[in-house]
Amino acid sequence: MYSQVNKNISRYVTFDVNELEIFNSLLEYTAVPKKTNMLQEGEMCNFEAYVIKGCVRKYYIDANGFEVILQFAIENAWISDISFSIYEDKPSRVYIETLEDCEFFMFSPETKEELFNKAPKFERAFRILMQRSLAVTQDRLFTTISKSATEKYLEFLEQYPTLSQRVAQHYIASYLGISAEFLSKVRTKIAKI
Amino acid sequence: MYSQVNKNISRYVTFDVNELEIFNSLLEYTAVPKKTNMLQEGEMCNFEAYVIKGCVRKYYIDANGFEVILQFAIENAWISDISFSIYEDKPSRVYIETLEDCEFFMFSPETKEELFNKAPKFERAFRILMQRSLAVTQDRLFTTISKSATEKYLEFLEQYPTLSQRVAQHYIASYLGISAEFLSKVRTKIAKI
DNA sequence: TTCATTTCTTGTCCTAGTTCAATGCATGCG
DNA sequence: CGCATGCATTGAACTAGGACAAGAAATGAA
Repeated sequence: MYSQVNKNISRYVTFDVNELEIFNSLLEYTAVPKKTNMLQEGEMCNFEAYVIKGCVRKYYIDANGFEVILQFAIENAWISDISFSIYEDKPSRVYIETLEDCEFFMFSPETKEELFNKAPKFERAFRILMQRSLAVTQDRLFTTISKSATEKYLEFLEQYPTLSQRVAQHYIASYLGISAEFLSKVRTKIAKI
Repeated sequence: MYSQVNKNISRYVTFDVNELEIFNSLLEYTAVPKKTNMLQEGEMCNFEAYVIKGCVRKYYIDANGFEVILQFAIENAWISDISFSIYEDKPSRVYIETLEDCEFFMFSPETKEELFNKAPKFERAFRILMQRSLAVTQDRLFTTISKSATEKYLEFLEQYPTLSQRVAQHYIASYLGISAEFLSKVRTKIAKI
């Protein structure tokens, strides 16, 4: 049950058995049904979740009520809005919603602190995870600005081959920053080639 | 000389005098003239720099040779491309260039490790800095996708009031993800109101 | 001061992507 | 089973912003 999450957290930092036991003892297993809102705008995000099973989306809603999807998280990914919430004491501007029935390992801010106190090396592992998220987001910003809709869609298919079968197309459009109708047109054009 | 950087690093974590002395002893002061390339695509980024004075830009170059600016860093900001470079051993895809004569406090990957070994609490401070960068980048991605050129420019002026006087307009356009010509048109339209 | 280079502006034409609306297709639910 | 709701597709009209070109203004180096 813990082998995947242990592998994930050990990717850039090596932990001994004792440290991993502490880590596992603090993880809280939680099952959440499909279509559940786990975080809403204005709330504080009080979890950091590792996806054991299922699929989640994280999104903003803009001034005209349009959703902009920031992240999909599937098996073995982390999802949260730690960005401002915990340290700035500002409420979150994002929504987090399950798209499928999900299972998570969760940390609350308190248990994460406890982890860092009991095994300070985890501080480093989470710092590196954070760096990688930043790199991914920067790359996405670049792609969003510099590429055409077709290029973005093809790149998405390459990067997340399974996701296009799992989530509705209009969610993918929202992730790519284009309208659902236009994505459909892009797809028919690609299919013709 | 160290008071600003000490204030910056202490924003979310409190350090004692001894820890700050270690920190300061490892910082390497460096002056870099205007228009100097500090990092190029394909290189490893071997520094993490705190800007004492001056202005720097970090950018990608896309397939058609167009620059996309990811970040401006001015006084009291950090600039680097730690994203992949150090842990993934992948060369960087970004460029970093000084726009003005600059003064920095620099860390190499090695001295940063030394800092973490001698005073592990800095691991936490850098993790939180990283979280904040991620939050800023996510917000920017949202703005880039969901707002019009005019809205983006007005928001930029609010967020970075001094920067619009310091850097060339076509750099701001590149940061906002619009063409330099169109930014000029946006500006004359705004001025007329 | 002069010349050169870079930056900014303005106009015209053009296109990628949007918006709106209609239709067909699935899917889930009583 | 039939119905309702959400999802994808397609078309037509529209628009925000891009590309190109030419000139004006600013900056800077000799």
